[in-house]
Amino acid sequence: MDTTQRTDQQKSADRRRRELLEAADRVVLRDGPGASMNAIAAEAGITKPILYRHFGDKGGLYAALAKRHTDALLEALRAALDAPAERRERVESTLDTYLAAIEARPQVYRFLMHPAEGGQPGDPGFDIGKYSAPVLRRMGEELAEVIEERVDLGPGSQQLARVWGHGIVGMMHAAGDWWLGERPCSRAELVRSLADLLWGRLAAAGDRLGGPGF
Amino acid sequence: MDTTQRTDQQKSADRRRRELLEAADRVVLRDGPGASMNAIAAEAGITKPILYRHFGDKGGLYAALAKRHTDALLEALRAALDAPAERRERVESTLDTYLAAIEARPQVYRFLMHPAEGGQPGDPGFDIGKYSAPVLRRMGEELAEVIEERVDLGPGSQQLARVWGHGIVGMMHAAGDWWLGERPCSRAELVRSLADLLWGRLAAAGDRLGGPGF
DNA sequence: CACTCCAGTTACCGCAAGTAACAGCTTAGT
DNA sequence: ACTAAGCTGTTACTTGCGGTAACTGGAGTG
Repeated sequence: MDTTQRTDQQKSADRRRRELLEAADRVVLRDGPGASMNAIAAEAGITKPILYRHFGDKGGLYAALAKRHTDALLEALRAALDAPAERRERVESTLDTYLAAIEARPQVYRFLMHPAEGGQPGDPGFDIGKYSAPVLRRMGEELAEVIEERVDLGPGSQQLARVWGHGIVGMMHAAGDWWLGERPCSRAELVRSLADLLWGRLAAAGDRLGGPGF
Repeated sequence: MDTTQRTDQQKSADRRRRELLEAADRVVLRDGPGASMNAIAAEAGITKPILYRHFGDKGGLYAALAKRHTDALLEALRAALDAPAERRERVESTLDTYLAAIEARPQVYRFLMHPAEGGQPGDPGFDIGKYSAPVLRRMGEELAEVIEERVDLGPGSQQLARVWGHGIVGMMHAAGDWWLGERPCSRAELVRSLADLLWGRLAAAGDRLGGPGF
């Protein structure tokens, strides 16, 4: 009997939730993850308890915020990963998609991966790591699935694929993080260098004069 | 004239500082990184302001704490990296050293890399990421130096070495983190899988039935 | 004895997370 | 039309932590 009513309410609540998330997004991207609940509420034009009614606690809000962004990123990565092309091309395209994403919106990236870095010194910050770690884990698992599904690795392939999935994601993440901070080269060069690494150039390279190399 | 006196005082202060760090270590390893300054002071048998006199603020304390552990780890890694052996053996030995370290003291590892994960839900936590990121950066830079120094990479070798340094460290870190959480295989297997990845097995493997692989 | 350091303490401030209790508006039921 | 829910929203509070100011007691020095 009250289904339509409840649906209306739910719709309204969902809209409100989205508005709140957008406001939170603005504040967090401006003030860094140290943004207070008060500030976020003010930006949204309301007060704290409403935020708590919608998201439970600060962790809930940040989780919802993180989910918005990570879902978008994962979608883009899946597309690059599923494109019809040679393996090397795909690897490069996936790397490039990730790097392009973090390059395009470094604020979002820093929010997701590097918690309190925009705040005042002494800012206690808030552990966003709890929400970024799952992102990397999900990326690792998804990549593992793709590898296991498409690459012939012989016996023990599933375990090997998972190790590689997480390892490659970690490589991409760390290199991207460093690159974003120092910008020592173009994106294309970085992509190429990483792909070369995955393609065994480290093993193939010769030693430098004297003694065995790394 | 007061050099000896100042030396005495300094020695005493240093000893005290070490005692405080050890107490802090105990508390942090027991209560997680959410440990309060009060708790740490209590464990050390003194009160807050003394901690602040020695370390400035909580960040200073945590930085000092992190430095203790990371210096030890970097020392061990350098040893593995500089050992006289074939390249593959060295890579495996370095990976194994890192993994053995995080396996032996997961509490320390979690403190360094995964801030608030041992605290109560709702614990605001404290951003230790500020101290763990530099660790990974340092590891990346040192590895880059070793690579650039010993491997012949042709033109652009310096940049390539840096990319690889950070990338490899990230791979090791992410894979180790995942492995430590799920323990899906033995340490030796993990080392072997990662080394295989670096040795280009991904590029060498054939496609699975139908379509180009990842 | 007076003077100065210095470790240490208590008692406080400011601020942010989270909550309780209250106020108004819309809607439904009779 | 009147009341009873059930929203959304508010103010005002509690709790707990980081950080600091100001005081206290003892050890060495002229």
